Amino acid sequence: MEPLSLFKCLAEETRLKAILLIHAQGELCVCELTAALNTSQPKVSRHLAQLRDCGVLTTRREGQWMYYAINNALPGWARTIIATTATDNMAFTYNCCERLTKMGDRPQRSRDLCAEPA
Amino acid sequence: MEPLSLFKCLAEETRLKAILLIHAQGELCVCELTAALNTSQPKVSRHLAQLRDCGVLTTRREGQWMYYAINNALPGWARTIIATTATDNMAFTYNCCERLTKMGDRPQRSRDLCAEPA
DNA sequence: TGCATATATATGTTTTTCCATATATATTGT
DNA sequence: ACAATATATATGGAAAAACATATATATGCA
Repeated sequence: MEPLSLFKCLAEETRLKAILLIHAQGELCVCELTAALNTSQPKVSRHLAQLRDCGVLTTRREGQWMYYAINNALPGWARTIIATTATDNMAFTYNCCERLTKMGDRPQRSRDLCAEPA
Repeated sequence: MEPLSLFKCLAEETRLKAILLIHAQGELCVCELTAALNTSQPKVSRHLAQLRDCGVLTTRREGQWMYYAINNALPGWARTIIATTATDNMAFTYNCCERLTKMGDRPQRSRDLCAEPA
């Protein structure tokens, strides 16, 4: 992972917020991110695919849902950057977290995780 | 400083390398960066102006030279990101450092700094 | 004047977005 | 089991927006 590649991934609002939300939640599926980010499904899907292609995210299918998680093969410096950004910029994703928590018809797997205080 | 702003600053090769070089050297002027990055002066000047406008860099004039340094009013997480990227990606700026060290007619102030091993 | 730096305009390139549609899985009714 | 339908995700292609670069020119200091 070249530093320039990582920063290009992080330099777009939808992608950055998706990464930070996934970092906070462990993993999220497309429909959850679509709701949290309050945007269109194709837009989310496109950005997630890009992040997977770059090696930032990995995917796991569970039934009809495709779950995206931070790739734990990322080098340490890259994970440090994501973690530091997340912990020191909670406000940046606050609204997204709220929408996620309040989302109806969430895949059950995640509902528990989200109920917990951050 | 919003995280998205910082990552947009870091998501372009000229800007990222300039920031890492300045981080390593303390401060650098436009002509030094032009040589180190092996590119055109207007290109460097334009990107540096952008970085100053975003609050990532500060400027100091010394005679005819304009020196750029990391803005130490940057929040901790932002400086952590720059420092982490720099220390774990030396290879990314290696060629630039070499060109800088070998640069003829450098402003004297910096020649000493550069002679030291990294 | 000469050197270092900054900016304006025009142009080219990449990125992002949208819409429509395709694929894949799940569910329901027969 | 099979067909019909619904839901989740992905993708092709066109349009729009953002970004970077080159050239030319301007400013500011010695």
